[in-house]
Amino acid sequence: MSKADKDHTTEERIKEAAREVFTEKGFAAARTRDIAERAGINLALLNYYFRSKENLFNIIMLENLHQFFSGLKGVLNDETSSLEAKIESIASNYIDLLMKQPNLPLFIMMEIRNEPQKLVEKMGIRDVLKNSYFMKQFSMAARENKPLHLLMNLMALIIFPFIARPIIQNVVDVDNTEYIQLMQERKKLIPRWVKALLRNG
Amino acid sequence: MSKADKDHTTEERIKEAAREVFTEKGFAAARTRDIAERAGINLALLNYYFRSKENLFNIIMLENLHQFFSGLKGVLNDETSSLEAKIESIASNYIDLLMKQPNLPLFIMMEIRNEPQKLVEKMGIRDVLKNSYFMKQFSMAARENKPLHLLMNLMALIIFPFIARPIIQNVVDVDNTEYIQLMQERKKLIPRWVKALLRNG
DNA sequence: GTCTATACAAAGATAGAC
DNA sequence: GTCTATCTTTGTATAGAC
Repeated sequence: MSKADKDHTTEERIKEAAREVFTEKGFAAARTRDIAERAGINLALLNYYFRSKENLFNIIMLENLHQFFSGLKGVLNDETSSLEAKIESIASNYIDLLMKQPNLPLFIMMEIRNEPQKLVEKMGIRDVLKNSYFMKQFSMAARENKPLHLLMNLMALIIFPFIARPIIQNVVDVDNTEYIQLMQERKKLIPRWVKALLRNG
Repeated sequence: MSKADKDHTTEERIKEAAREVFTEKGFAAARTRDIAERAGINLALLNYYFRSKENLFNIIMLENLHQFFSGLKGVLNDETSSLEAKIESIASNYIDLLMKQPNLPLFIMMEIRNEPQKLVEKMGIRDVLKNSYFMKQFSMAARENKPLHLLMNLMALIIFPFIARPIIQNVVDVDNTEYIQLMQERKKLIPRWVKALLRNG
């Protein structure tokens, strides 16, 4: 089966619909009937392909996590690029990803509470990050600071504006196009900020 | 009725239980039966005091938002304190609050998507922030940078580690007491970091 | 104000025909 | 593989006794 065909199988259509509904509503509020309807199929068919709502959810969740973290591996272990280049790349790639799927992080963080380590472990991020060339570079640059703090800061600067977007847009006056513009600016700004943070104790 | 008494009325006990269950599970996954049980009362009683699950939820939600933002007002409009002092105060107070209620922000952000402006407007944060003395000081210090970016950064540095805690703790090895320790450190660190960010373009 | 019992609605899952 | 019809479970809300 060709790639184009594969994208339009019933199974794929259901998964696509499920991804949308789950990320919009969260696991509990998502209804299998809605997923079926959006996929243009019958409810019974959903249970034919995926045995249960929970099973379907886990599959979607794993794919999301994979999408969210897999891009990292390549960057983290590139021994030729500088730390600055890596940070630029990470910021840029994540912001692009989050522009396409703005509520992915909120969704992941929300649902991950229910099954603590389970999902995270499956991804193997733990080891990838720990042994990465990036962490060596980063820890070196952090000097007397704890690298963990600065790692948190990096992720915070990238991800938080997307998580808090609904609130921010209501507290200050920025329409959608302006907000996108702001996020684009941050691709360039974040590396500079992180540099400043690394210099300062 | 005394304050101590009031805290133990059935109504208060239900609200307390509801706050816990809602923040743990979100609106959709929270079950009224669980709330009733945790409050040590009958399910019917919950509907006697609060007409519906949704009504109860809105009450809790407003109280949460109030708690989250009301402390700000005083700090923001203090014309005697320096910008640094304000930032220190904000960081310290928020971190203290979040240590007590770690999943409050995730809960707020998650549920706020369902009723965009409605809740935010009721709080009146918009005007408080916009006209605050803090924003004058902050914009001044930001110089050529957009204050909005730096405001995002400030909130990101404070809040994000609490939102992402479940993931972070699984990716790197830190137990609960260590994590609390880290958050305590950030009370002192964040003001320094923000200072560095303000200096750098 | 508080509880028991129950009606009512919604949602997940399955059986069986095609 | 796909659909219709239906079962079962679970959650919300109410009626009525004490």
